[in-house]
Amino acid sequence: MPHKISGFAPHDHTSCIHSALQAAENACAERGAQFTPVRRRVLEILLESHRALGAYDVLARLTTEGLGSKPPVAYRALGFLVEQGFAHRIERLNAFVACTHPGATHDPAFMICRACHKVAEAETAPSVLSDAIGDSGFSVEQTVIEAEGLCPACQEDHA
Amino acid sequence: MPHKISGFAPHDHTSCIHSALQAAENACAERGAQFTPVRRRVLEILLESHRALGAYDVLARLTTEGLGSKPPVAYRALGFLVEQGFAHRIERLNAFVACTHPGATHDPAFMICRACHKVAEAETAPSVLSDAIGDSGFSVEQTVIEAEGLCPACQEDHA
DNA sequence: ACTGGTGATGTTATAACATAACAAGATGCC
DNA sequence: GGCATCTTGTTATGTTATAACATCACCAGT
Repeated sequence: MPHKISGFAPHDHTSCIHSALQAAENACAERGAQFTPVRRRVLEILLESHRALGAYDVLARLTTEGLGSKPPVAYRALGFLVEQGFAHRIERLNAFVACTHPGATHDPAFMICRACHKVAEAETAPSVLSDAIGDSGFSVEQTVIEAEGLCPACQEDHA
Repeated sequence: MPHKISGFAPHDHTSCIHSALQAAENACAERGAQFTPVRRRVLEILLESHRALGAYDVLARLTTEGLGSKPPVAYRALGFLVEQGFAHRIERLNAFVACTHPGATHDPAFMICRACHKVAEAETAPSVLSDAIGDSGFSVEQTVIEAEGLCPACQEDHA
């Protein structure tokens, strides 16, 4: 079955933002987690583009808006969003991106465009790694799968 | 076809080190690259254990041996080893590990034990990601595939 | 209202990771 | 020698991340 991939393709971004916020709000309500102003705002900031932002980029935004000015404020909000599955950390970039598959099972793979720096998220089959891991006996708990390259639009620009 | 995985399994570590150094030396000779004392020593340090070491861990070792004391010394040597394929960077850990498949085609996957911190390397099929990437049109240039979990030995210790 | 628990935020300070920029030495080639 | 190239040494700084502790807001129990 094909996998849904968002991020590179054109889309109604306003509704993309809105539905992600809504999903986060609902999930917090269900789980008894607090979707506080800082957390909400950080998610909004990540959602503005399909790009990964560093914690200090986020912090700079918060600071101009009077929502916090010290690193832990940003790291705590980002940590919360990642815990709840509303955002993901991109290890390769030491940065964070909003989740585009809220609610979906989470074992995502990321495509990072080295030209425009957009990041798209794809679902992975549960066992993408099983071929590689093979019979080693290693028990996988978390995976990081990140591909760097060129998105379709940037491939055309190169040509 | 099965994939060769080293790192967790018991093995003759002395010869493991020796052959890796030899392979690096040969490769450098072929390519006209210089296998200088610092570079050689850094590779030896990485080879001592199948664990990932931070650049500053490596630097600390170099310093006690009088081979250099400033961060760029370590980063340059590590950068060289990674370029040449003698070592890999583990993004998840911001750390470096010696390559255990010298000479093999390189698109490795890593298994990181969260208990003993050993890191094992597996070859991946060229298209491990193609299922996930699908028809998105993204052209992959480099991949990061890292799994965190428990190695066989640490699973037993838990039980 | 008081108390105490819990979770969130504010703040200080520092740890950990990484590189830009320039100086100096080594090597090899003409 | 003179020059190009590669490596190493060094200073300084930039970037990413967290420990530790203070404070605040909220709510439940008494």
